[in-house]
Amino acid sequence: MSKSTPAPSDTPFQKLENQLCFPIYAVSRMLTKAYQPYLQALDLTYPQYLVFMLLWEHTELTVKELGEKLLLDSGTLTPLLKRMEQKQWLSRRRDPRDERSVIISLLPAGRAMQQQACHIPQQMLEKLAMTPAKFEALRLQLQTLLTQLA
Amino acid sequence: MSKSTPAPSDTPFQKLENQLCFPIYAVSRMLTKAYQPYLQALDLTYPQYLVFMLLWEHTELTVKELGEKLLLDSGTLTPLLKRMEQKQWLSRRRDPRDERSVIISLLPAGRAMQQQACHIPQQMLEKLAMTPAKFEALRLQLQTLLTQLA
DNA sequence: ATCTGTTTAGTTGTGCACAATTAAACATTA
DNA sequence: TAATGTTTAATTGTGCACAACTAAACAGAT
Repeated sequence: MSKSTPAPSDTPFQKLENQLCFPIYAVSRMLTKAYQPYLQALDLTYPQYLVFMLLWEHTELTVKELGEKLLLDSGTLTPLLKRMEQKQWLSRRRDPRDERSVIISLLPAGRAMQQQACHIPQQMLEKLAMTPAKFEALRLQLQTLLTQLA
Repeated sequence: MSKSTPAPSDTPFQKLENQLCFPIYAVSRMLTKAYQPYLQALDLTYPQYLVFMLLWEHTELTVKELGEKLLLDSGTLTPLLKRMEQKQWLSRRRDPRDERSVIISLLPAGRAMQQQACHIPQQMLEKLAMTPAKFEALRLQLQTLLTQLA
């Protein structure tokens, strides 16, 4: 029939909008961009904000623990944490009981950041304009997918 | 009551797992990683694969059109497309009728890539192990969210 | 104590992602 | 057509993200 085209570009699978990956990839970047005005006012990047959220909750965490929670490795975290250390937001020191580990601790300037950032989740929620039910449904589906992938 | 702590870290909003953004950010990266074995075999990165999916469908697109479809700007696309040009997958030339635009065209090696990549969506689908219904539901929710954000 | 294997961060190199700026080409209007 | 404004890519600089590798510290076994 046709001149041997085993992969027509209009196969549903092959179209960008029919895939799951592209919407997630795009939404992820757009969401990060939506945080920008709030984070920029605090001189923060989104991954740095994630580190702060964990430190506000736990005060002290090793690089390994941060990596497990954020699904990031030391290749990403080490330079990121060094930048945050330079701004006096946190300290990095070896664990005396296990010199392999590096303990990340919140410093006063980092703790103070919590008050300035505490309204961000609310503001983002408003920006999304989603019903709590839809929000929770989507969150659970992503959680499931993440478990499947991680 | 308490000594003025307006932002307790255990406020539901402030916890990582109660946010929408982190799961999306994490799923996005894990999904890209799940593509890795298939893409690496073709010497492709995920954003390059996205460019290919569009070119397989349209053969020719300007940088502006690619940017609109992928939600990426020239700061990202120009170097990415230059790398793809070096591998002879596509060509970059100014539009003679409007010298501002750059037309990206598929070259033979780029077209040949389609046959090698055409099984990737299927394989990814199997990896996700989702029912078609859940897949479609999640896709639609993300599409809605993307419209809200973009 | 020594050897072996594992764990933990750090380092190096590549490739996005994006804000901000630049410059050329085009469009519009005076 | 000259002046002004807009559009389009490219450039520059910063910060992730990750694969691959290195090196030090620890654990467990002889």
